[in-house]
Formats: sequence, C-alpha cells, structure tokens
Amino acid sequence: MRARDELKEEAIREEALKMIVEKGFDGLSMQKLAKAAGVSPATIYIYYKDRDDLIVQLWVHEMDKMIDATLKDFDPDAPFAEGLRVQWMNRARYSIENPLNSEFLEQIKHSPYHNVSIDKVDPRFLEAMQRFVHNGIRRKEVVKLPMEVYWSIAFAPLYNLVRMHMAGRGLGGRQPFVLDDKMLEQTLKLVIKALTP
Amino acid sequence: MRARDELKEEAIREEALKMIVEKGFDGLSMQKLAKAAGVSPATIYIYYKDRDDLIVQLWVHEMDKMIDATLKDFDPDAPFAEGLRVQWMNRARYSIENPLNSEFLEQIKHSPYHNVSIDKVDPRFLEAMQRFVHNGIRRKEVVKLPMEVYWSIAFAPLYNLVRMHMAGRGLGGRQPFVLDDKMLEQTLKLVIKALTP
DNA sequence: AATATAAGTGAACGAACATTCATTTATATT
DNA sequence: AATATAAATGAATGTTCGTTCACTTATATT
Repeated sequence: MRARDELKEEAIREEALKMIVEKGFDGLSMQKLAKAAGVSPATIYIYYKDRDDLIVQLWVHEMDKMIDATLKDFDPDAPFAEGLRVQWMNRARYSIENPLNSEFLEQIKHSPYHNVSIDKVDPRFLEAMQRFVHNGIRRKEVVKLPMEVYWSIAFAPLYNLVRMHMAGRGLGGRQPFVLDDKMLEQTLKLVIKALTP
Repeated sequence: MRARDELKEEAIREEALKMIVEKGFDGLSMQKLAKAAGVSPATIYIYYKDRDDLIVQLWVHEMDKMIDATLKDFDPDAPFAEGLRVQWMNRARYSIENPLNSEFLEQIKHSPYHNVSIDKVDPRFLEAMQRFVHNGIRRKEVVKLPMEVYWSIAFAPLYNLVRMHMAGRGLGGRQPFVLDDKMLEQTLKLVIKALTP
C-alpha cells in the first residue's frame, strides 16, 4: 500500500492555521485550503472527517505543542517562584516565536469551538499543574486558592500582554506596543507578589 | 416619509448577537439572521452596508453598553482601591447578567475583526482610565507601571474567571465552576495587593 | 514482476451564501 | 386627500461553499 505523505499533512495544518488566524473561522474554506496546501479538496477528507473535525484536531495538535513548550525544564516539585518563572518564560517565548500557533489557540478558546475541544486537554498537564500549586500551598509559598483563581492571576495577565504584543498595539489600539523582557519580568514580579503570602 | 422601526433594528442586533455567540462568526448567515429577526434580508442592508459592517457596528454598540456599565458610579479621582473595586464589580455584574453581550465582545477581541474595531473605542474611556491610574501612581497608591501592564494585571484575571463561569467549567473543563462573590472578592484583594506598593 | 491496498485526484453535486432589485407599503408633510 | 419619500419586502442573482465519487497513482508486500 501507499504511505501517507507527511509533508501534505503538515502543509494542510500550516495553511489552515494561517487562514484561520488571518481571516477568522469564516475565512477557512476547504477549497481554498486545498489550493493553498497544494492538494485536492478530497485529500483533506482522507485526514479529517469534515471541516469541524479539522479544526478540533488542529486544536489538539497545537495544544500539545504549546503544552510541551510550556513544560520544558519545568519541575512541579521545584520552589514556587522558580517553577512559575520557568512556565512564564517558556510560554512567552513560544507565543512570541510562534505567533500564528498561539493566536490560533486564543481564537479557539474564545469561540464556540472551545466547547468541543476543552475536554481534550492532556490530563497529565492538569495533574502536574495541580501538584505544583498544592506543593506551593503546602510549603506556604502560595496563598490558598481555588485552582481557577490561581490560574487567572498567574497567567491571564501574560496572555493579555502577549495578545497586545501580537497586535503591535496597546490599550485602545492607538499607541504602538512591544512586550520586552523588562516588562515581562516586571509583570511576573507583581504576579508572584500577589500569589505569595 | 416612513420612519425606521426601532424594534426591527433591535431585533436584528439581538439575533445577530445570539447567532454569533452560539455558532461563531461562520454561523452568522444574513438570510438566517433575517428570518430569525423577522425581517427581509434586504432590510438588513438598509441598516448596514454589508455583513462586515454589521459585525463592526454591533461591536461598537456593545462596547458602548459595556463601557457605560463599567463606569457606573466610577470616579477617576477616587482612591485607587475604591475605584478599582467599583469597576471590577460593575464589570463582573454586567458580564454575568448579560452573558451573550460580554461573550460577543470577548469573541471579537480574540478574532481578526478586532483589527478593524479596535480603533473605535471611545477615547474618553481611555482618558478616564489613564487619569485614574496616574492619580494612583502620583498618590503612591499604585506601583509605577506601563498602562498595558496595569491593565493586564488589573482586569485579565477577572475576564478569565468570567469566561470560565460562562462555560460553567473550570480548568480543563472537567469540573463544574461557578464564580461567586467570595471568589471575586478574594481575587480582587490579590490584584490590589499586586498593584499597590 | 504481479498484486493488493490505501493515498491521492479533479470534476461535479446540491445547498447555502451575500447581496441586489423591482416593487409595495407606511407615514410625515403638504 | 394627495404627494413625496424612505422603509421594507420577496424573489432572484451569481458565487462560493462543504462534500462526494469514479478514477488514477504510488508503494509495501508477495
């Protein structure tokens, strides 16, 4: 039998990502995607059941990559401030170096597709995060908090800064905006201040 | 001459909002919208130049409502912790009481439509915010920060909690999640801790 | 070299799409 | 009551959509 062409598969993912980020979900047309990826429309349906399945599988794939990047050198048993810094910097670096990939994830998260994809987060990631935070609380390095509150304070500011950095504009969109290392450090410091007793 | 039917206009906005939040931007069809709003497709084009214009104008309209709600009883010259609390609670209440409206705004913010709409934020709102923060810095109630960092720490956690509350599920989507007043207070307290010297 | 098998294709399908247009309807002004 | 005007319409426009299907192509196995 004939083997699958990994390059085709990758091209489809790549172009789909680009189309969605640049034109939104209503800008993703299967025929245009096929043309952009250099394959026949029918080929896409070998890999994906339908358009929705393509989007959800793409999300799973990108989420995996993001999680891998975020957890690089991360040790859930490390001291809290250190562990949080590793995750922060990993995440910031990955987002800035892979703007299409991270914008796509943000776009999904704030769209109805999220209801479908949300269940598919790697449970090992959640467990690692939970252990990390509970370690911190046990050692009195972190104030006692529901996971959702912790998460919102720890990472939502980062995501927001990254989003403005991508857009190249800050609040109200009138002024240019660049997220530099100093600002990242400054924000992280304040986040740690909020979360430590 | 014949007068415009305000009810029709409102019905179009209402149904468009519902369609976008429930089915995403690719779920907004002009013909389905017309049917849902009880008007002819052609009628929509009296109010809006085209589909994109409808979405952008809808954003402007909803943004106005959100800003009005957020600034209710807000005084930019009030003490920092007090002013921030007013905005927080206003915003949280409006979002929870008007889930469609606030989900729509979040959806736009994380989509390519944001590039078009971002310039249209009411400048008076931005000026009020700027004055409020600069007041705080001047009075040494707030650490010195770029507006973008301030904003990210002050509000991104709130938006994130509200989003999970809407979805009814927390991190990873496996556990139910309800944002209650206690949690809101707890988070606000930590945010203030981060932002005050 | 022959064969079986799944990858890959281009053209075609009906359905749904955004938008327009000739016409009708309601009403403020006269 | 007549008139002017813009609102409102339903049907129709051509286009693009997601998806399928009969067919060809490449290759791993024999």
